[in-house]
Amino acid sequence: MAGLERYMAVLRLFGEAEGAWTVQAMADALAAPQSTVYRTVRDLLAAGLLETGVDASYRLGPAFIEFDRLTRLTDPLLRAAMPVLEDVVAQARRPCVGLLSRLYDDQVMCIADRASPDAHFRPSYERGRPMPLMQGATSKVILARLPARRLAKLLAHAGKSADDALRADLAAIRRQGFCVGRGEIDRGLAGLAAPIVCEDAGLVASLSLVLESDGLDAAEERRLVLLLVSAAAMIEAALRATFMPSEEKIAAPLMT
Amino acid sequence: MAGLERYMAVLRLFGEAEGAWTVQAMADALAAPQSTVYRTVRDLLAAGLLETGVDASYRLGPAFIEFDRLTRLTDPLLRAAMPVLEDVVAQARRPCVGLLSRLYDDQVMCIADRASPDAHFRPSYERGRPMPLMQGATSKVILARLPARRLAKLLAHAGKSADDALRADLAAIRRQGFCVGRGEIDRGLAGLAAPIVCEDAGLVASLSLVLESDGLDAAEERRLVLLLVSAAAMIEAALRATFMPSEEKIAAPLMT
DNA sequence: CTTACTTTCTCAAAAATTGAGATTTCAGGC
DNA sequence: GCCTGAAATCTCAATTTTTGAGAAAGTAAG
Repeated sequence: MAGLERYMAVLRLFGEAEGAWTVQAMADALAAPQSTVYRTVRDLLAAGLLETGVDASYRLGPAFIEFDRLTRLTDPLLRAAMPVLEDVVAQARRPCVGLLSRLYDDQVMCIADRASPDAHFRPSYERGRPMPLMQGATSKVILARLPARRLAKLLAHAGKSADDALRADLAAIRRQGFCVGRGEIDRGLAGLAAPIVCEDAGLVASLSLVLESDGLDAAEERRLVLLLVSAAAMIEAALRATFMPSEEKIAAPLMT
Repeated sequence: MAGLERYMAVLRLFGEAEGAWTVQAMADALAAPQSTVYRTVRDLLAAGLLETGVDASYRLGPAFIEFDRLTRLTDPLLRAAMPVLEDVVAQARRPCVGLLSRLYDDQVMCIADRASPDAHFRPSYERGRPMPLMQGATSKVILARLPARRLAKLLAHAGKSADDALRADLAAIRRQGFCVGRGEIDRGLAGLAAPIVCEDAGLVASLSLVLESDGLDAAEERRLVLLLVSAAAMIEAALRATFMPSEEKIAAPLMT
């Protein structure tokens, strides 16, 4: 094992249920000699990627918190979408959680969550949680807007092949412009999602609302989907404004 | 440069105002050859620590968001303190921002922030922001509870020496049990802070409230300080419960 | 002062990194 | 389809770092 891999192998041991590791446990888990693991841990400590915990254990360090903040402050999508996300949750006028998710290289990840004050539930999705590719409106609406080539690569990487049923499913979502799912991720919760695509920024994302299925009638669903679709369009517009020189942005509509 | 350092040097280039870097710019900034930087960037991409941006630029990647979430979910201090922090902000009954900060190896960092719904200001402090060691109630109250040896090491590392004025200042804060600062960090804002110390967990932290200085009279300040000190005690108790075997925790009071 | 444990150190063999430049890829323009 | 320039990867021998087993040193509790 070489370079970064050695370090990442240690960091990837940490999980929701494995917050603290001893050197001994790491060495066992990685089938690596103790002296090597000690050295690796020492370097990670110096970098702030690990910190020492109790009983000779180590925990994820402050550098992650620090870099996450930089991510929040500098991500163009987040900057464009945060205000809109807050508005959406307010305009929904019912208990809900708004989510912003996007496709990274080969995974969909939620990058922002905002609950209405009266929401007494929490969806599985939250900032920093990788999402299943094939389940939930949030992910599907993203896959539906992917260029065929990229979708194929993604599915290959995920071990799935692009069967016709899936293809038809995604084509329908794409035409429709939104996606609704019920109980696909969390029992009793429904997810409504609209895509956010920005060619210039090379990103495909989605804006979604999670609400309790009970009492969500067709009229209400319609209202909320329209809310999402228009909010997503506003985010796209804000992104285009970020990535385009100002002349084009203003002149183009006037010239046609 | 060797091992992790090479990778961290690249990552540390990213800042609040430098969200995207090209390989060329990195090579210039680090005075390193392009081919080496390309290799480094490729590894960081594969690890998810960087992602590709527009115009051949690179940005901090999804791994930081992911690991930050793990930090939130598994940090014992955060788990113990979050509910209390929310209560404190609610019980303050005036526009305020509650902060939880802690000392890492050689820096104080804010690890949680919670604004009351009516707070129309934002303090400089927020999750993931390293704080000045010597300024602000939040940091001072932490330094005041540090063992002499550790304080000396910390100051040496920060390039300061422990002069008598500082020593007396910190001793007073320690005796007092809390710290109040006005405008030390943000003009027009006051900070009230209480220390959180847990020997068993080897951590020194602080719980603080930031409010507008105007209209903060002595009586109100006293009320809020009491609120903070009591809340900090509750967090300490919750931490002790986490780090102590259950028998001791229950039996000890009965036996004395 | 032990004792048990955690962490760092030592050293020669083995493996990875380095950097300059050549090569390949890729996106856009023509 | 075919350029063109920039971006990214590859090549190779010299150099530097990593590796792992075990010794040694530091550390905390009894």
